This record gives sequence, structure tokens and C-alpha cells, in this order.
Amino acid sequence: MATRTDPLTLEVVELIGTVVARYYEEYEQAAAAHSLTGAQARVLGLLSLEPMPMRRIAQKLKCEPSNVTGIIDRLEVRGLVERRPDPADRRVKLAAPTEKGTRTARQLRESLDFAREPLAGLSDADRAVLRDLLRRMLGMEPSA
Amino acid sequence: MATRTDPLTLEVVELIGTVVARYYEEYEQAAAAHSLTGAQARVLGLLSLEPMPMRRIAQKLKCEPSNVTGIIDRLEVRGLVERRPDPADRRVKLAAPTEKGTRTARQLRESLDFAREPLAGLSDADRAVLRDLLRRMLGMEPSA
DNA sequence: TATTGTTATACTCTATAACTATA
DNA sequence: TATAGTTATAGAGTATAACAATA
Repeated sequence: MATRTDPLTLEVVELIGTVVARYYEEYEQAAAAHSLTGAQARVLGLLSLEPMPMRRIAQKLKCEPSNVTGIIDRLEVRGLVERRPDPADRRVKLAAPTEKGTRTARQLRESLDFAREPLAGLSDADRAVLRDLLRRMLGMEPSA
Repeated sequence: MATRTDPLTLEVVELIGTVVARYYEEYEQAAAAHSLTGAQARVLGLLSLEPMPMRRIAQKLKCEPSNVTGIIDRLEVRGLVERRPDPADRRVKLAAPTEKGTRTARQLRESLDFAREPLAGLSDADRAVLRDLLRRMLGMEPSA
């Protein structure tokens, strides 16, 4: 597939880079507001959707399982997450948010206004067009 | 400003999150293909546009100046970057890519096909619409 | 005095390899 | 034997504080 290098494409590439930088920046700030690192916030967000084995957290984070031990350790010390036994397999430990962790995850999610706040400047029709373009960029079917 | 939580907005937010995740992933892979970390690749990319004082690199990276010392050290050991005196101020050290560093930066840029390759699925008209929507999201004027 | 870059320190995230307890 | 989680280790990025050279 030929790579496009026309001015329009390059400008869109740069704009996407700007969006990515701003998104990351705001994510880190939101995490820091709760004294969490980015990785800790991501894990807490994951677990708030569904408790899961350490192994699966590593898959979601695309990192080695040994790293997850430390991240969960630090969340556990702060009372945001707990390790539970898996009744079906005694080797497995299920990481699950505590009540406090669930609360923190929700606050975190609500403070992540990056993509919502700027979107307020777009009309419903604009948002629908943007959605379709992003879907096609990501190789998704038009009607998901 | 009221935060929108309608399904369409939330879907766009999620799509942007997916774009961000994929962008970062591919950036790290491209850097790793040259045995560089993400931070090292970002600094090399910066310097390939224009040599600059250590202090300014820190500002661009939004990190403390003390961190830049180590990053430049590691790039310098590999012969990708060099420190030059600033004739105008003897306190300042200008970091500049070597010839090898310039070559690596160019290869890195060319391998960053993330945003280009998927864009190939969009027509020129689509790309123009996407550009305008992203500009408005980022608070830019329509005709930059 | 203020600024630039550095050093020293400590913490977090990361990968690798070896270990344990279960399966 | 194979798998889940852990530990130990080393490298990199990060912030903080203190320092030397220069402005």
C-alpha cells in the first residue's frame, strides 16, 4: 500500500499527533489528581469494569505479568484494590476494586473530560461524521 | 460547560481513546525497531527539526531538566546526538543530532505510518472533513 | 542574585529469568 | 509438564533537592 505524503494527509497526521499528546497529558493529570500513576489509573479503570486475574491485566496492559504484581501491590496498600482467590483455580488471584477503589475509578472517569469537552464545540451531525471517519480509519464496519 | 454523556459522544470518546492507544503502541514499536525508547525517539525527532538547549527539550517533553541529562547521555553514547557549546551563553549546551542521528530520525519518521496508512482508506474529501473536525476539536481556527 | 546544566537520590514502570504452588 | 503468580535484578523515565559554572 502506497504511503500518502500529500500536504492534506500530513496535516491530518499532525493533528492526530496533537490529539494523542493532549489526551495523554490530560489522562496523566487526572491520575495525578488522585495521586495515581498512569499505569495505576489504567489498571483501576480496567478492574472497575470487571475483576480479573493478574495474567489478564498484563495482557490488557501489554506488559509482562511480573510488572502487574507491583502495580497491584501499590493499589492494594492504598486500599483501592484487593486480591481474591479464584474458587475454580487455586493458582489464580482475582484483582478487584474495593468500594473506595470503585469510587476513585468513577471520579477518574468523570474527570476525563478531554474528549468530551472539546466535542461540545461540534454539532450532533459533526459528531456523527467524526464517528464514521474514525471507525473507517480504525478498520471498523460502518454500522457497528 | 455542560459535559455531554449521550451515546454518540461517548462512542466518539471511546474511538479517540482507541486511536490514541494504537498511535502510542505503533510509536513505541517504531522506536524499539531502532533500539530506542519512546522518550529517546521523541527527543531525537525534536532535535532533527532544530538543535536546542537542554532546558528547552525539557519544556517540550514537559519534564524536569534533570531528566534530559540522562536521555541525551544515552543518545550521545550511541553517537546519535552531540552536545555543542552555545557561543552566545557559555552556560548553555545545545543538543544536536549527528549525521547518524539525522538518518535515524528520518527513518523513524518514515516508519511512523500509523496515521497515514489507515488514512489511505479515506478519500481526499473525507480527509478534508476529518482535518476540519479535528481542528475545531483542538480549538483551532477553520483556516489555519 | 538568577539561570543552565548536572549530580545524587528515590520511586515507578519495564523486561528477563528463576522460583513456588498449583493444575 | 505446564501454568499463575511472585521474587530478584537491571535499565529507563520521572521528580526533588543541592551543586558548580556562568550570566
